[in-house]
Amino acid sequence: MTDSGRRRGRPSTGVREAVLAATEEILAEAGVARLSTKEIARRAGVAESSIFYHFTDRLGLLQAVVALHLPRFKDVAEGLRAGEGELRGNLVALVEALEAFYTRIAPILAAVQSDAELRARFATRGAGEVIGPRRGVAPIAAYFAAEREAGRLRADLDVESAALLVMGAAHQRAVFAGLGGPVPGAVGEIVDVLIPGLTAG
Amino acid sequence: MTDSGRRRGRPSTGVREAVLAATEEILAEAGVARLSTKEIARRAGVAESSIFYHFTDRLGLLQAVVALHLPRFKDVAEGLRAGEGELRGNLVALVEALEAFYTRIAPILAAVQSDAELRARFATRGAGEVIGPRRGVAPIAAYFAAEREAGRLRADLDVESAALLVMGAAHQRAVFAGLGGPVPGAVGEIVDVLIPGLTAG
DNA sequence: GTCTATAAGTTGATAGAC
DNA sequence: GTCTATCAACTTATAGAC
Repeated sequence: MTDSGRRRGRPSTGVREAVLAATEEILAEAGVARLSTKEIARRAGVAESSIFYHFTDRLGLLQAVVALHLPRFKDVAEGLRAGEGELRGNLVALVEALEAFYTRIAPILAAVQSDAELRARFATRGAGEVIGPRRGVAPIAAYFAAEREAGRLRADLDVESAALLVMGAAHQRAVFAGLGGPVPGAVGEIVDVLIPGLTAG
Repeated sequence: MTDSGRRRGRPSTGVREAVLAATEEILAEAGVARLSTKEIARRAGVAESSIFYHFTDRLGLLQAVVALHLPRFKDVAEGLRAGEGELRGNLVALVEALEAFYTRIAPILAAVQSDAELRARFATRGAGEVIGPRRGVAPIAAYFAAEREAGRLRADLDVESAALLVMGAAHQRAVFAGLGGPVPGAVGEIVDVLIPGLTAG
């Protein structure tokens, strides 16, 4: 407000960021079960107590990591242009983008699901809201609604069911890919099975 | 071999079973993060060391719990009669059975995904094989193949894609239900969106 | 804001009696 | 097979110097 170059709040030495990065690293490599504040501090090259200074406690840190990633879900749907391009191409791109998203947040999702208390912290705001039933389906359903409005999908299509099918397929592919081995069914073939139900009267 | 009433191996005092039951209980209630051998022993009413006698180590116990549940996936597909009944009814029943299955094993799946070492133990045999890409899709794909053979699905249907879509929808519903709040899209509506792509030429 | 030092409690696992 | 007793290592978290 007063000085122009004056920074608001945290001068930021990068400790907070280093801790978050180290946490994501461990989460992806070893899983929540192996996530300890000691190991995080070691990897981040900071003091263990700094973690508690910035995030209050272990679950606070986990919350921060989740909060960091979930907004990116919105980006997936925002990249879509309903009514433009080829419908099939749009759907393939959507499934692929969703699959990539699910792959990236898989370790974080596992972390949330592995602790009931952490899950409870997100009951009101957080994962439950963003990738959960309500807001999670909404952006994808909105895309389908827009395509429907553009006359490219059947007028009586239940857009939430369509969204759930697409998200489910992408999630399932991400899970399978994570378990190793080839994922059954190419994205194009999945979309081809889906399209008649979206377009036909 | 010699005596008729002679039991083979473990006389079984029920400790093993009590430990497994207690483990599943904690897994469902609190998640893997809160699963300790101490708490298991307390709930099961047995000595902590008995756990190690029966399961070697903590991961061995987790392995046993997973092994206990995964075979039940086969039951889901076996309940289906291809070519019989109404196709739509069969599909609704399939999605519902799959959703119930995913709901039941959700805490166990989370446990597997939360520890890279545990996941590695199942790389060859275990979760990866049974609910993973290969064998996981197979029973469902086999059902679709049978319906296709019965002439109730289009001849060129990619049964693996169809299986992945159905499993994905069921899994997604289970995940959403677990996060709380109403699940978008009724099973019937989802199946209705799916059917044209399965039957139409 | 970041550190060092420290503490109280819990962890998975073993040894050995019965 | 099941127990009691025990362990060292590790866990999250706090206090206080800089």
